[in-house]
Amino acid sequence: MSLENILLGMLREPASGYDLKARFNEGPRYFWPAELSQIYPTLQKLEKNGKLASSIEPSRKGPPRRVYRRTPAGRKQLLKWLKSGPQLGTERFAYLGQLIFMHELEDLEATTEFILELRSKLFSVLAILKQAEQELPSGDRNPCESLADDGLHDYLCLRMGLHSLTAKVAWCDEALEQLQTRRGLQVVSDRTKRSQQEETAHG
Amino acid sequence: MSLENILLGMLREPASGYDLKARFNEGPRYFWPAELSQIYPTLQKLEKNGKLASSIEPSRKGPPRRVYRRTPAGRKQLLKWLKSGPQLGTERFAYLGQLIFMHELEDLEATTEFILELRSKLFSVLAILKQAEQELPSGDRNPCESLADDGLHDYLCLRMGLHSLTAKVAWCDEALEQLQTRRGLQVVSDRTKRSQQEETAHG
DNA sequence: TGACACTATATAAGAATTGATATATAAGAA
DNA sequence: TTCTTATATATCAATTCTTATATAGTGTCA
Repeated sequence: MSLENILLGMLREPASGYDLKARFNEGPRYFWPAELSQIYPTLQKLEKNGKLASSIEPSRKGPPRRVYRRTPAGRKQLLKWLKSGPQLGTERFAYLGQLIFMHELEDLEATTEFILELRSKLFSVLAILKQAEQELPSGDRNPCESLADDGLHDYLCLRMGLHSLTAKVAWCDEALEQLQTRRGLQVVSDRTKRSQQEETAHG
Repeated sequence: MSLENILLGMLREPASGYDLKARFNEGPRYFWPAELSQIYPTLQKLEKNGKLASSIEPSRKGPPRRVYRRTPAGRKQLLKWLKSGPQLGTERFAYLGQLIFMHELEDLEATTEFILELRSKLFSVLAILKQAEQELPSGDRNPCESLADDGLHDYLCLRMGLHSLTAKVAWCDEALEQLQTRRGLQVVSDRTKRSQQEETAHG
């Protein structure tokens, strides 16, 4: 359902499936991934249900393009979704599933490497979002300067990403610190055990 | 694939599908949702592939329980997943999809209400996680006191949730402030338009 | 000319997920 | 005794999503 509505939302101006995939990669994929092989059938389904209409247009490059545009029924469905209140519970974080069971490895160094790699990946995305914020016209960042512009909602989503990723990177640093402390203690503890064993052996 | 591995991870001790669903609701569902109707077939599939073995046990209440336990092959699959590096890209946030298209409503008050509701829901989850942190034995929070305990990874996941949700609530507050500013300006702007229209009408 | 990259559409097969429903046992309340 | 609640397993249909594959035109560079 969400993908349907996201596509309806993206079709403020007519576009082909290929266009939509390209635009997906410049934003929406950060909160909802979708492959072409999912986009095409979803567009067809929306057309079948009267939410979209399509027409064939010649292409400068490559085969003819099937261009979709929203119908009034499509816009209506979108507005209904927007008014239905925030949809939570779709969140999935496979990496937290990995982390929570990582005690099975009985090796804090593995956890440390895991979080280092996670931090590096999160930081890359954070850098992309920071760059995107830099590139915004200054008016969009200053609410006093640009008023009824439609960039506000894009900007709010971008800010959410920045808040969220910054917090996650900070968590990585906190976790790495704790791991360092524990690993230090673990080494001490291992030594203690070893010397106890040695003592026992000598005794 | 993730659900398979999460179930394998949860089966450090034998459990039935019903048990697993109950445990899911006390943690894993915050990073991966799953219904019973998905858990049962997944357990069957894992057994078919030799990753789990099951046996029937009488139940105190209700019909007999099918209890699953991990096989060495199951443990092997789990360890492989844990060592495969952090899996990103599974993140889905339907509410950001809603927010980004909300300019279609042409009504900043709708956006404000949306974010107020989102904040309230996020805050509720944050309260649950804070409570969970309070209830931890103090040693788990202090890396100097409890050493090789397996609670560390659970604790790290909990901390991730706390960082992440705190940041999102902060974002809500930032967004609400910006909306307030813009709405103030919008009202002024509407008045200006109106008086300009009036002036035109009078002129 | 031939290889390659890019534009562009599309489907098939299978896996994952949701939502609804069916079945049976037992304990405790009305 | 009957009703409700909780325990417990399971299947089905429908939908969503992933991965792989097929097709074809156009431009570029060697």
